Amino acid sequence: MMRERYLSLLFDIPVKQAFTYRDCEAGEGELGKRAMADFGRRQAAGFITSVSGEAPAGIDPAKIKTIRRVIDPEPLFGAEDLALAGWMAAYYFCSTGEALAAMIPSGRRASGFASFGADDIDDEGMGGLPLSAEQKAALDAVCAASEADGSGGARLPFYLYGITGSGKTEVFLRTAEFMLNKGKSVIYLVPEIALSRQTAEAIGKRFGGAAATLHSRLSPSQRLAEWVRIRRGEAPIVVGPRSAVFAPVKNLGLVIIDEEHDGSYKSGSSPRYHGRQVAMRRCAVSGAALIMGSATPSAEAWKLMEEGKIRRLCLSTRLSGGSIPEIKTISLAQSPGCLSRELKREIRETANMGRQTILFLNRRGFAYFYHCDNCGFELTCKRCSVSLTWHKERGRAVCHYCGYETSPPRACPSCGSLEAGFRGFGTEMIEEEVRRAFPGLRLRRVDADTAAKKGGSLEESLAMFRAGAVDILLGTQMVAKGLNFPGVRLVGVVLADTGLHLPDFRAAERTFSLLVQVAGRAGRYFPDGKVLVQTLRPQDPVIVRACALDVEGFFAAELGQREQLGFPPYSRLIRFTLRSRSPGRTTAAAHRLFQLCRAVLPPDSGILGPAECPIALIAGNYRVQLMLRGGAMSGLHAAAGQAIAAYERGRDASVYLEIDVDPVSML
DNA sequence: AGCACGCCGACT
DNA sequence: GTCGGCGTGCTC
Repeated sequence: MMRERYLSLLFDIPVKQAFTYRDCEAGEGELGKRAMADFGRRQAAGFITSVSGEAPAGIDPAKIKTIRRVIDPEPLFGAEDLALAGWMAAYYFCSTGEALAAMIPSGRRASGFASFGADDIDDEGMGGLPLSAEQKAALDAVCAASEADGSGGARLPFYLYGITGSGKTEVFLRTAEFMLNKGKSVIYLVPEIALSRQTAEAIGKRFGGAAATLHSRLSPSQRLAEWVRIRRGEAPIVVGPRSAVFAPVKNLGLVIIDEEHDGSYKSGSSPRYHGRQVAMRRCAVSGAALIMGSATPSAEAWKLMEEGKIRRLCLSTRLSGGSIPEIKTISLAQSPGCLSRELKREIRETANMGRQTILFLNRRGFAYFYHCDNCGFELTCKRCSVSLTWHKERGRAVCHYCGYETSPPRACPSCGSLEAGFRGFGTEMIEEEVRRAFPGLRLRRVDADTAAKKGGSLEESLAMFRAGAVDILLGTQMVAKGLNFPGVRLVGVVLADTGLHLPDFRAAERTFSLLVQVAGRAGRYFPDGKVLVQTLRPQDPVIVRACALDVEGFFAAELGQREQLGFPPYSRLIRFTLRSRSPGRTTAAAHRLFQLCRAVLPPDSGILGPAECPIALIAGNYRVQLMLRGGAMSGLHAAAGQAIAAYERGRDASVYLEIDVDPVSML
């Protein structure tokens, strides 16, 4: 005679409660697996989080359905993972089911094996070379620290701060090796794009089958296969992007975060978790060590290093025969078009030498910003210091943080010159101009648009460029990050300023780090690398410091300003985005949420907005944002939780609310 | 999040 | 007179 058994299922929906199902055959072994169940009028996979002999009180037993089937032959998550999902749900204001869905691959059944073609030669994983003194010191510091306390107590994270090409990867790999030899597991996080090849391959080569690679080309079921392999303990080292931070390794000893500053560690959709934040949580819970690294740390990390809350390990010399390239700024102020004579000359010369050019276009979304050609004045908000965005149709200049707006000046407010106004470049315009100027050269454009065209277009362009079948590679961030092309002589930044004018307080930080990273693309193998940076403001301190690779100077100035304006890392933020088809309803909801927030906000905090989102209308949806800002996350978070609960109680269901804790991009 | 039910505008 | 818009509510 069969006993009735009841399963608690969590679904990937923004609903916090668990749903109870019957399954007469279920035992404890079903915990951590997924089950297919009738849910409403459809079928859905749910995560089994408890198995019991009693139906929970408070549900009409007649409503309880029986599950269709258990999907997985073995569990995908355990108590620790569930605890992490619970933490995520609380911290990022999502349901535990959504958190689990973000953590666990969605494949229906595990299949295939992850493999990497060895068609690329990697540069930084030069395993044979002896370590430099600095590399050795860094490695020793990390190893010593993890020998010192096996207690699992809180220990400080490490930061490998070193210029591009200084051999960070090798230190990471040796640290990983050390941990593996101690019988511990390692998670190695890399940014989304870089992952496609280099680091993953270096690790695959070094660690062979012991490494699991969760790269972006895997199908969901291949991902699931890797996941199961990791969970069984067959792959003690895991490489992957953001989501690899959830890898179910046994006995976690170390998490490595390569290119820590990279924005792709922050999830762009709900739950909007930050890989670094989750890594810190996992390390704190498990007692594992954490080591991050970059040539251009994030402002958050830099501040923590200055305060001694992260231990900084410096790598200051370039290995492998390359040298720091010559970096030159070119003023575009009185240049017609977007290619200066000097840049054109260098492109031609580079082509004549049979070498290649990368043209970098730091351009996203926003094309317009106010600039005075005479004195260099820029139009920014007095309270937020972000660029005001021009609303052409409305004839207003608007701050998207606090809502401040003004009419666009007729003449420069600073010097009165009439040579001022809203400026901007378009991507296509630049491509056109390059083609017109160099009809004989083979150009390939690589950006979000061209990459979206059937998978492989990006890889194809990069492969062609690497093979020398393309002379000029024109692109956005994609060409700036992590990629190394030995044939490149010239790197041209078409317009360094564009990123500076995004309505985002991190605009300077991102522009700076991008420029430094771009500069790092040239001269890695040859001493004749050249970087030309075109700009409307050759004196802008951000651009000057980027071209001088002056990270310390940049952060001294930038952190001073952040502190003064009360932005992170001197404060914490929670952003609410409301959207609906109706501007009136959206605005009304935003105001209601604003009032609710104001009623519960702790004294050391405030509210920015409500203000129209930088892109106010997306796909017919009108968007308004509201930001809570406070000195400490704890109080701010609690207040947000109260306000959200009150808001949900009487909400206008046609308005969607999205919550972003520690937002990184404000667009 | 889906998905269906349900109540108001332009069409065979 | 219906088809179909999307606002509203529920899912064990």
